[in-house]
Amino acid sequence: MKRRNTQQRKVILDILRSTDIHPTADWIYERARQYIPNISLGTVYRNLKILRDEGLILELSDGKQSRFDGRIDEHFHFKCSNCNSIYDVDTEEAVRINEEILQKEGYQVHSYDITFTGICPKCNGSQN
Amino acid sequence: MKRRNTQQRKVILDILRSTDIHPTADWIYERARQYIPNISLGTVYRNLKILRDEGLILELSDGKQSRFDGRIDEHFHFKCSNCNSIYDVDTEEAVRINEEILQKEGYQVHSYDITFTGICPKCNGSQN
DNA sequence: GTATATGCAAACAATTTGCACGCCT
DNA sequence: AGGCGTGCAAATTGTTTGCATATAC
Repeated sequence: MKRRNTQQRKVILDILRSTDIHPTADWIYERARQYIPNISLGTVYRNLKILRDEGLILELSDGKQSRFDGRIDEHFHFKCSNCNSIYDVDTEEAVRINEEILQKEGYQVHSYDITFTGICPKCNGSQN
Repeated sequence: MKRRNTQQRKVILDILRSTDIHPTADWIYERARQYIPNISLGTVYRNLKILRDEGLILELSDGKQSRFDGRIDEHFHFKCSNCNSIYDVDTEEAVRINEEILQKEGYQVHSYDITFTGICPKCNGSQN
């Protein structure tokens, strides 16, 4: 299928690349309306799906909602169970994956997702 | 809150502990009906939430659905993008986590979830 | 010009919830 | 006896989809 380059898709991708809060579709929709006032939520969903299928963004499932990530280089996530924020974790030394072991058992690994859960520095400090 | 020991909750936990397919709420509901024919889906959902909050089971989010896991010892998951099955991965040598590095940055880690995605041995062999 | 993408609203699917009654403790 | 848990059905929420029109190419 030949894909068109629509203003809507460009705006959505720009928004995702300019934040690190891993927003929901709805958050992206509200922000996109500032640039294209009559954009529809359906269009946001359709484009997020397209961008994800093209490998330009990541879709994270957070309970029953999806969140989206404009960063596609290797990194991990930390989810605070107090404030529900999702942080990017860049300390690659914290994780060491040996895919070969899985491959020897017949698994063909394409990607992996690592999410830590706990209390973030902000909530940890302020005790709430 | 004082918790009662209901037949419904016991059946649900037994079902989850006797399978490794990481079932959905609906699958658990259908199976539970074999033991308690008039159990309701709402009750299944309510008890899964309770069991998860008590730390007796794990909730995995699989797209927009949730799946549940009766195993709570440390292990990882492999999701086949062909058949959508979720496998348990027990090779602890495949993953090495250094929580200390995160702790030094102020993160208080309670748990982590690691999910590999790719093609499972079954689908890999049969090419479909 | 033509086919893909859009806006809108209705449809869907998974999950949650209000309520009156039931049953553990 | 008292209150948490249940069954039932309706309500909610996040997401998807059909259709007529608009727009990128």
